[in-house]
Amino acid sequence: MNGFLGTYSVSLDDKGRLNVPAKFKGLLERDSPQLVICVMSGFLIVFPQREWAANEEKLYHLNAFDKSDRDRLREFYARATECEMKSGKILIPAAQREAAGLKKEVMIVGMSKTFELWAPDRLDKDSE
Amino acid sequence: MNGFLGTYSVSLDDKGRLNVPAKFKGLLERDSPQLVICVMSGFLIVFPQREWAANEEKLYHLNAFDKSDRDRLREFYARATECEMKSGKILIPAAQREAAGLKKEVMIVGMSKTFELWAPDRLDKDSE
DNA sequence: TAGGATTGTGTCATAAAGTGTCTTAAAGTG
DNA sequence: CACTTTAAGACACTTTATGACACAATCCTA
Repeated sequence: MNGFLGTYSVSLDDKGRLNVPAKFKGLLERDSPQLVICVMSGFLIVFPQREWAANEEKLYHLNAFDKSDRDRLREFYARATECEMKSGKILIPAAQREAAGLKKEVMIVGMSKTFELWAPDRLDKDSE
Repeated sequence: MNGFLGTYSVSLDDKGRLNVPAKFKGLLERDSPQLVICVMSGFLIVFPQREWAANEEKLYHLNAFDKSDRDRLREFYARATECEMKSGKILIPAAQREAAGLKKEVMIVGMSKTFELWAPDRLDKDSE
């Protein structure tokens, strides 16, 4: 498998759960249903557990004593939440939904090791 | 074999599956039925798995935490979808069909390592 | 702390999308 | 021309996405 690829439109259910597309589901099940969701500027990044750990290590080594980098790291951590895929769905916490402007329809964009969640209008704007 | 050569007209079935011409079928079977279909401006490129991986390698130097690099990565990954040749057919996802304006008849154009899918009218226009 | 509201979780019904296989007709081959 | 291969359509079957609902857990307030 090539990692997370492609763009999908899926809908959140009444409780704000994201239905994971079958192709991604397979990857997450093989790897682990444990995830970290991180708020970025206007969208969310979903890291499978392992990928998160790998990134964390990289960042930590690089910047431990530099103040501004440390600030960036803190910001990064502060915006992250641990989640899990349950019954093939991921509950996106209300605060993250809010931050990314997610309503009913959500665009999922594969980024190989991770994937992103976008409100449709923001993604359109971004790709103009 | 010399890779994918020539132009073929084939038709999509009721579910949007492309019947792979016999000459291409052989190549894909020997290599791998795993494919990546990538949306370009008005048409699709089909990469056999190995070819895709080679292209992906060119992006390894990009930093996923840098905004402009990330935008480039997104551009690349968001357009792609993993597919497979099954029973000699390739299902072209609805979104990709849409993007390339594919109706019933599709032109397949060999490009050696990859091949392209075009709506007949667009290919005509392009070659004027 | 009891009760009610809110949020989170599992499961199912249904409709839509994807898949395997067969038949028939057409095209290619010697 | 006889035979083989290929393309197209048809159809049954499987899988997937979605909305709905029941219930569990949590939080808040009286």
